[in-house]
Amino acid sequence: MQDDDWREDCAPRRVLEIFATKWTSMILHTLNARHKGAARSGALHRSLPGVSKKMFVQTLRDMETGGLLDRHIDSTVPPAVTYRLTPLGHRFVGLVDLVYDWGRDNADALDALQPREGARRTRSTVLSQSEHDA
Amino acid sequence: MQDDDWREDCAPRRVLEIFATKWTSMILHTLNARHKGAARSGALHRSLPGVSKKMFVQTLRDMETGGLLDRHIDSTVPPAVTYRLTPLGHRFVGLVDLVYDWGRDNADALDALQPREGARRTRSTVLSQSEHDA
DNA sequence: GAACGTAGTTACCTTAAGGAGACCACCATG
DNA sequence: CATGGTGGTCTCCTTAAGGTAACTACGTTC
Repeated sequence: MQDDDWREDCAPRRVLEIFATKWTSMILHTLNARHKGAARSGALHRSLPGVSKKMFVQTLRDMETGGLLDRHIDSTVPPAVTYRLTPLGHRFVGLVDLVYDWGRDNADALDALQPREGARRTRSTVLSQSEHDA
Repeated sequence: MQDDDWREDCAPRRVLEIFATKWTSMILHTLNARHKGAARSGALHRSLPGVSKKMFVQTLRDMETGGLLDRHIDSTVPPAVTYRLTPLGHRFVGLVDLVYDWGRDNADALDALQPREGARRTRSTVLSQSEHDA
């Protein structure tokens, strides 16, 4: 392996972009695993606990722009919007499943991993953590 | 698949934490692939183009806390510090290699992926275009 | 004694990611 | 007419991630 393999824009580094946005991989996975590749907006949203409306829509837009999803509007009376995976989206589902399956098979490793110092203050611990040296 | 599989702290979601910090996976991979699992601070740093000193050290600290790395200080004349993968670290190298190998094998999919609207001016984009026409 | 290399620490700053919550337009139902 | 469901948009806000650059301290070499 050469230095060149690790210049800024090599393929390995770019893979990380899929995981850089919090919900992208989960949308890919859920759309594929629970909705057979296509789902209406509301149904998809409800199957992703924790995502805010804003981030949900924003992530879908980014994924559509990226070519991972198609957005179909049945412009009927209450406009029904359906999202479906593109072929490119399906490619990336393969990657996501790889990673998620690893997580399932290695849950013990994930349990063994201690959280980072800075990552445990979930806004509730922030308030009680204000007393270091004065 | 049930809703319960997607509650906040399921294994699949936690895997993402490894990729949440920009340099963690690269350090794991590089340490394993280019340094046989152990390297001195400076050598490791030099094999990771783009990382700032601060983030390099900070990420190493977090990884040490997480149990992915050991830090050995040969307190000799100029203190030589060596980082080596722990068994847990080796586990995660497996995951990282999985992802990076996918990236290598699917570079065309990565090329086909259009960047997000908001992600136009990331560092890699800036660098790869820093010598634009102007 | 100035510069260099090792291995950091610290302060300061910018940006982007993410979340909260209000609002819009449409229609149906009670 | 108020409520609820669809599928959004908008603005405001907080936090964390990451980067820059300066500084430490030690020892060697020019």
